[in-house]
Amino acid sequence: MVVTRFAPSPTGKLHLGGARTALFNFLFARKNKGKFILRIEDTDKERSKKEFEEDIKNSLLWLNIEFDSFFRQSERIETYKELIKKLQSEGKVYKCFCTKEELEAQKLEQISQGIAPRYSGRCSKLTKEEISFFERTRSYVFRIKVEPQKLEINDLIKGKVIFDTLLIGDFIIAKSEEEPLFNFATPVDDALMGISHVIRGEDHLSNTPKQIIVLKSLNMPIPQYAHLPMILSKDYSKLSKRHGATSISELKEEGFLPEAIINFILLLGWHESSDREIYSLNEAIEAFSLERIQKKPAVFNEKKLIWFNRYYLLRKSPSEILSLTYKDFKEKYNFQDESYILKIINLAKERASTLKELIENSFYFFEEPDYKPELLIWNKAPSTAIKEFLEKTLNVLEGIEEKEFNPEKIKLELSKLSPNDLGLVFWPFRVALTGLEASPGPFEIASILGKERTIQRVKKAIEKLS
RNA sequence: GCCCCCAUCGUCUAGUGGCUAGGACACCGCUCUUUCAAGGCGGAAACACCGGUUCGACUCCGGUUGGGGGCGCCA
Repeated sequence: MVVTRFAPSPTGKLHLGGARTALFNFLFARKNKGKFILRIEDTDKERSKKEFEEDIKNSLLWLNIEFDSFFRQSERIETYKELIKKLQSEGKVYKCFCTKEELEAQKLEQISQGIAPRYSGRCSKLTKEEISFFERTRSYVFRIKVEPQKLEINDLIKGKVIFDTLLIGDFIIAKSEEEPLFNFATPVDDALMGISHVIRGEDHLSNTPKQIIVLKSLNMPIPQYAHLPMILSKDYSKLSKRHGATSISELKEEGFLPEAIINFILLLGWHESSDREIYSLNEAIEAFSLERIQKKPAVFNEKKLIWFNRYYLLRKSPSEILSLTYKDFKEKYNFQDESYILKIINLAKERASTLKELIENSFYFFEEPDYKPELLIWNKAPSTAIKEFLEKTLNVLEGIEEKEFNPEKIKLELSKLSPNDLGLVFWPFRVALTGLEASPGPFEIASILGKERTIQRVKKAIEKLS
C-alpha cells in the first residue's frame, strides 16, 4: 500500500516549491491507488502560525490536490513523549546539560580545525550523581546516541547515497519531553502513519540519515525516500518573496488558474520521454513516475507560467471565466449585469494573460476613458483630417439603427469612409472608445457599449481635436 | 572549512555509444491586420573543461571548474 505525505511547517504561505512537493506526493499516491496525507509539522511553537496552516490547506484544495487525511503534530505530543521515555529507558537517548555557549565554542573550535562540527557526546558519559546534580542546576535537552557507521540510503531519485554518521554525532531530538524536534517527530510519524514513500525537497537529504537513526533506535520501519531537486529563482538563488509572487495564494490573487499552475510545476523537474507538455491533473496522475524526475535543480521561469495560464484561459468558455471573475468585476466596477460582462470576457480573454489582467484591461467598458488628443492621430495624418473622419464616423453611426448596431454592420458602413486607408477611420474610432494604444477591435467594443455610449465617446473625441 | 547532490540552447527539457542533437517558453523575422493579441510559416540559440575507455563518445570512467543543498535547543 502506497502512502505518501506532504508535511509542511506552517511558517509561511504555500510556495511553488512546496506545491510541487505536494503535487508529486499526490500524483504518486493516486497513480498507485494509495493514500495521500497532509501533516502539519507545527512543533515549533514560536514560528508556527494558524494563518499559514489555513493558507496551505486552502491553496492545496484550490489546486485540487486533495488529501485523504489530515494531522497536526502539535496534537500528537503524547505519542512523542512516550517514545522519548522509552528510548531513554533503553539508554538510547540521554539528557544533555551543555549550555548553548559551550556548544557554540566547541563548534567554532571544530570548524577552525577543518572538521565537521558535531557534539562530543560528553553528557552521555555522565555518572548518576552528576546527572542528578545537573538536573537540579541546569536545563537539559534530549540527545540520541549515534553509532559510527556508514549509512547507505537508496534514494529513489538520487540513487545510492552514503553518509558517515561519525560526522553527525549525537543530535538533539527534543528540547524537552513536551517539545520534540523535527528530526524526531517526522520519522516517528512517517512510521506510525504507514508512510511508504517520503517524497520531499532535496534540502532534507542530509536529514535522512538522522531520521533513519531514530527509526532504527525505535525498531520502526524505514520508508523509501525520494528527494526532489530544488526550485531556483532566475538568479539561481533559492526561491523567495523577493522574486515576485511565488506563493500560491498570491498567484491566485494575480489571476492565475490552478490548472496552469499544476501543469507548470509538474514540468519543473519532471518530464516524460515524449514532447508532451500539456497535462490535466488526471492526465498527470496517469503519466507520473518517480523515475522521470530530474536530478538537477530547476529554475523558475515566470514567462512559461504565464504562457500556461494564457493557454488554459484561452480554452475556457466565457461562462466559466465569468463564474471565476464575476465577483471581482462586480466589486471593481460596481456593476452586475452578467450578460454584459460575458460579452466583455468573450472579447478580452484572447488578450489577457491572467484573470486580473482581463478585468483591469476592460475598464473602458465601465468608465469613460481619458487620453491625450494626440493618441487619436493615425499615421501622422493632420489632426483636421482625423477630426473630419471622426465627424463622418459619427454621422454613419447615427445612421445605423439600434437593432442593427452590431460589429459586422458597423464595420461594413465605416469601411466605406476610407476604403484605401482603413486605419484613418478605424484607429481614431478605436481610440475614441478605449483611450488605448492597444485594444480589441472597435466594432466589437462599440456593439457592446451600445449605440448611445459609442456616439457619446466619438463626440468627445471630436471635442478633443477642436 | 567539512559532508552530500548535480552539469544538453537564456529557461524547462528529449536523448542511455553511431542523431543534420528533438520539443516548449522567451527572443528575432515574415504572414494576417486599424492597434494589440491570437493564429500560420520561418530563424538564431546548447552537449562546461581536461584526460581516459572505445573503431566511435553528449552518452561510460576519472579529474577540474561551476552551480545547488546541508552542517540549529528551525523545519
